Amino acid sequence: MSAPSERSKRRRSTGQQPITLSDVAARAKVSEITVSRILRGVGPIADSTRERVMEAVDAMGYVPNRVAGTLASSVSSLVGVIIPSLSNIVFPEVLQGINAGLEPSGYRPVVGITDYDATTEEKLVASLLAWKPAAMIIAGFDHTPMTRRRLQTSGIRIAELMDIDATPIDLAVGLSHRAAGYDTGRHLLRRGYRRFGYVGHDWSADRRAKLRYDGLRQALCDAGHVFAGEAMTQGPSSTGAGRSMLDALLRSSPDVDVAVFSNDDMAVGGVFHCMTAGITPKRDLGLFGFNGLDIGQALPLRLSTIRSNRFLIGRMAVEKMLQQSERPGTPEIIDTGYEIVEGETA
Amino acid sequence: MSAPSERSKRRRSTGQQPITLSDVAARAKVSEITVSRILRGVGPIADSTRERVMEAVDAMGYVPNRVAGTLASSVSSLVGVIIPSLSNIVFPEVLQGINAGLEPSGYRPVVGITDYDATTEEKLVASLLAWKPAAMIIAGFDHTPMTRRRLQTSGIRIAELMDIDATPIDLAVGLSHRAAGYDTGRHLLRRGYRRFGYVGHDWSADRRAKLRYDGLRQALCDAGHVFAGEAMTQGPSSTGAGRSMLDALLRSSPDVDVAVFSNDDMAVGGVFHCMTAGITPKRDLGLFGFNGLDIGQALPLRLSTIRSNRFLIGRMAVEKMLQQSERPGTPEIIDTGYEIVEGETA
DNA sequence: CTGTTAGCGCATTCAG
DNA sequence: CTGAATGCGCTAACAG
Repeated sequence: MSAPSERSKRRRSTGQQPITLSDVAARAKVSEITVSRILRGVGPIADSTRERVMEAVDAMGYVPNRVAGTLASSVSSLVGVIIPSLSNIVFPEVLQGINAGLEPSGYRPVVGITDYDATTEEKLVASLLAWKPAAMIIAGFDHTPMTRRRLQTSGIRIAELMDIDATPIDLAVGLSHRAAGYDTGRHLLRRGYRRFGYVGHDWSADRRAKLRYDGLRQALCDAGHVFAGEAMTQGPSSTGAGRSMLDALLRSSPDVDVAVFSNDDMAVGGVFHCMTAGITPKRDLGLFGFNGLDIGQALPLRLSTIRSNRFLIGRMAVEKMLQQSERPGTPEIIDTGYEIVEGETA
Repeated sequence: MSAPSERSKRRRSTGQQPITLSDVAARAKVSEITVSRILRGVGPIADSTRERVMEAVDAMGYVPNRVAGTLASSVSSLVGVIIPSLSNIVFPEVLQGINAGLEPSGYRPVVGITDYDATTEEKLVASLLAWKPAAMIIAGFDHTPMTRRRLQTSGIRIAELMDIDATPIDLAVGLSHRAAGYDTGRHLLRRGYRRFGYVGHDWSADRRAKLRYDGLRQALCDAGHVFAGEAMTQGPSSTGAGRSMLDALLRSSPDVDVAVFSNDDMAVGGVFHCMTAGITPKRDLGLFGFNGLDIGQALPLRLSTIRSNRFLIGRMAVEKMLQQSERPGTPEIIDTGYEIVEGETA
């Protein structure tokens, strides 16, 4: 056994500490930088020394300290991810896409949840930027001026997800919710529906639902129609709210022939209401959602809806940023599109 | 404007760089360590200098570099989190609990997804430990020997979640799935069911489902019964699989009076099958799940199931570890329990 | 192909 | 109450 390096000796005196580059280098009788190079796979290395070093690494169970590495090289393999919630299945799905995109390159997501609160988001942005991430991914465009400034001046790549109905700081990946709403209207008009009811949830925290509503109303307007009725719940979207709000809608406006829901969660609730109220979807009342969630397609009657590609949104954002670590001159927008899912409820 | 420090001058020569402690100190005409102390809220500080420094901090928009801070103090505010999947809503819920527990203390989760693969888990553990997290949270007990060794020797606190049917490295938080299965059996026997069918999914990746099955079988056995039929899908659990597998079960064993599902996803599928097949739950056939998911309780008929407290599991694990940063002498186990949800399907 | 030198930005001593 | 010196563990830059 070779003598430990000066550094190692110092540390060893105070009990068992994690192995460092220095320890490995001492054991393999090379310099620290050589071990570092071998582990990072850079520069020309003699096979014999590589073998010797790898042996030492394995024997000692050395795990490089990325904190030190990041500080020294100012190249981080963390990516900040900020989403409003984990309750809404949509965001875990985006996170899956992000994870899938990051995985192969060894980047790790550091996650923050805003609870749909811009002030929380502001703090999170600062807190995550403090880790000097390689990039930042954030859902939505509703930032405080301070948040926007910090993201702007951080210099790293910034992806704003879900939405492309606004100008991003750097990169936007998502779909046009306004267009999706408009196409919902066109589609349902084509199918012969005329008396539209809307079942929604609180917009203040969900700008995208509002955009879809606006698009839908525009489509109706362009065809010379208006909403025949609306029912909005106060809180966030949920299956339970969908049930009760469809009930409320049908009481106040019994003559609607189609109910458009703010999303699939709400729409699934609507389907459940029909089941208990003896209403046959499509024949008696059209039901239309948004998102294309699995649960909607697993219903006894497949939900008619629009598929937003959440996984793809996450993965695309990551791939785009990994592929070019510098911000382009002008903000870029990637449209991941959407598809109408015919289903059996409209 | 005061003269920049030596360090700042050096950096400034190569274009716009992020603000450092040095810059703030120079502007406030104090030493770096004073700024550091003020920002961390340690030591006695004169009000006048604090004001002066905070002014500089705000004016320059200084954000401390946690990478450097962590290296210098070897006190990290990252927590590694390893879960098998994000598709199964159960894990985002655990993650919510983890996040809720971490939030107030400013710790941030760094997330890894194993896809139920022990080798992936092994790599993730090494990769996350490289960030010198303050603690590590990992779902389940099925680790490779190497993974276990790394977690063991890392010295940081380790929480193994979901399950308490095994001895943890340090801390286990969850429920006894075996007991939950057993109680499911007792409960249904008490309600008069005798001819039990089981509808399950692939166990190889879900040891806990197997444990519940074993517990259930034990309860039947203790009462002198056996399963009247079983139907297992090859892949993971899903609503779709629940539908088709209940169908399969009823074809092969038409005389079962209750179907126990491996979890709520499967059970909801079972309820959907009943709806299309003209079977009235409870009257014609009992249906019982596991997890107590929202979707089950939002069905036209509330699903009979067992509530596992996923959010609580995540939060408890975090709180326990934050409260004591040293590992206790002997592994500790926290039972977050479960409750039978009577529901309307059994 | 390998080593030396000099930091990365901050926090921990230890002095005043 | 404040500061100077030193090093956390690693890597960039420049020798040889």
